[in-house]
Amino acid sequence: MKYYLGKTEPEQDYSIDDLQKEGRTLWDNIHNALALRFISEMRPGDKMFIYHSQKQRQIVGLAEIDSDPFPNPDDPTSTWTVYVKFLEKFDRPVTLAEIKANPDCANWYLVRHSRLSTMPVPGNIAQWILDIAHGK
DNA sequence: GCCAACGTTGGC
DNA sequence: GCCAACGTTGGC
Repeated sequence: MKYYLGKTEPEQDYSIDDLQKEGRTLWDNIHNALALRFISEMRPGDKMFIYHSQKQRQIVGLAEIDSDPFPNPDDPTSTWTVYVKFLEKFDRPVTLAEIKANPDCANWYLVRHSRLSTMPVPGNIAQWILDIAHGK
């Protein structure tokens, strides 16, 4: 089981609250080639951290990959999509500032390549995020 | 609101 | 196939 992180802009696009309300959504509108490759590697049961970009800049919750990746029939320019389902909204979000302060994250895409919208999360970082989010 | 980073497009 | 121009993203 692998961890990923998906960015969303909560005010003008989609938020963790929308996902909680709907329960399940199509993760689409991704155009970047590298991000699309990561989506194509996702498998059901993998987890996806939900990150709110722009104003909030923090990881706000966790979702689960709920389908195999497939080409989006509604958008021929954006080849890969998956369904994700809501798992939890963190009581204690993990901020970008905290992530940048952790030396283990220095080479992670979120820090090094800030414009990438969908990326893998190394296991040790995923566990560290979950520990903070769960107040450990 | 500004701008750095970076991806994409199109002229040559 | 190079590269300048341009558009987009997202941190600050």
